[in-house]
Amino acid sequence: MKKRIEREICAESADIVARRLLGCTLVRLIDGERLAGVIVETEAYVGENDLGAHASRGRTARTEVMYGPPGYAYVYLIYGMYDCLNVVACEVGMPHAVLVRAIQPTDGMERMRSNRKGTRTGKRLRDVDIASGPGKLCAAMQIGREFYGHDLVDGDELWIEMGASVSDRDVLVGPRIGIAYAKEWAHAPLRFALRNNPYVSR
DNA sequence: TATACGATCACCT
DNA sequence: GGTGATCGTATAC
Repeated sequence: MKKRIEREICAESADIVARRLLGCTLVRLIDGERLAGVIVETEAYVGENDLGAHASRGRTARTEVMYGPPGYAYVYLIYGMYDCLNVVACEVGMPHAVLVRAIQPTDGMERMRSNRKGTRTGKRLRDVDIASGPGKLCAAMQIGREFYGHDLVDGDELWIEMGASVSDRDVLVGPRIGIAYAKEWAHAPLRFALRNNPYVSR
C-alpha cells in the first residue's frame, strides 16, 4: 500500500491539480478487494467564470461540494445514465474540480471488467477499454453518487495514492471534450493525458 | 409544475 | 460518422 496524496496537492488551481494527478493511483476498496488504476487522463474545471464548468451556473445543491475544501469527491450523473468522478480543487469558496477521465487498471482488473458487463454483445472487454472514459471508470470501480462529498484524502472505500513523477514531455495538453457549447472556454488547454498511453479515452 | 438538455457510451451504418 | 438511451438539474412558465 503506497502513500496517499496530501490535501495540499489539491489546494491549487484545478489546472495545476489535473496535471499533478496524472500518474497517481485511484483506489477503491470493496468487500475487502482492492480495485486500483493509474490516472492517465484528467480535465480541469476552473470555477464560476469557466463556461464549461457546472459551477458557471453558481452555487446550487449539486455544485455545493466544489465550494468546500479540496480533496473531496464531486460525483454527478450525466446523460441520465453515467456517473462521473471529480476531485475538488483550489481553496474554500473557489469551485474548481478535476474530472478523472481514464485510468489504467492495475489491481482487481477482472472484477472491474465484470462490473462493466452492461454491454449487449457480452464480448470480453479489452484491457484498454475497461476504464477509458469518465463513465466507464465509475462503472468499473463501482463509484456512484453515494460518494458525493467523500474524502479522497482520508476516506475509507475510495482514495488516491501518490504515483511516480511524470515529466512534462510525457504529458499531452489539449482542449476538453464534450463542451462545444462553452464558447471560448471550449478551446482552453485544460485536458491532460499521458502521451501515447493506450488507456486514455477516445 | 413543465420542459430542455447534458463534463457519455455503445451500437449501428 | 450518426444516434438513441434515460433522468437529474436548471430554468422557464
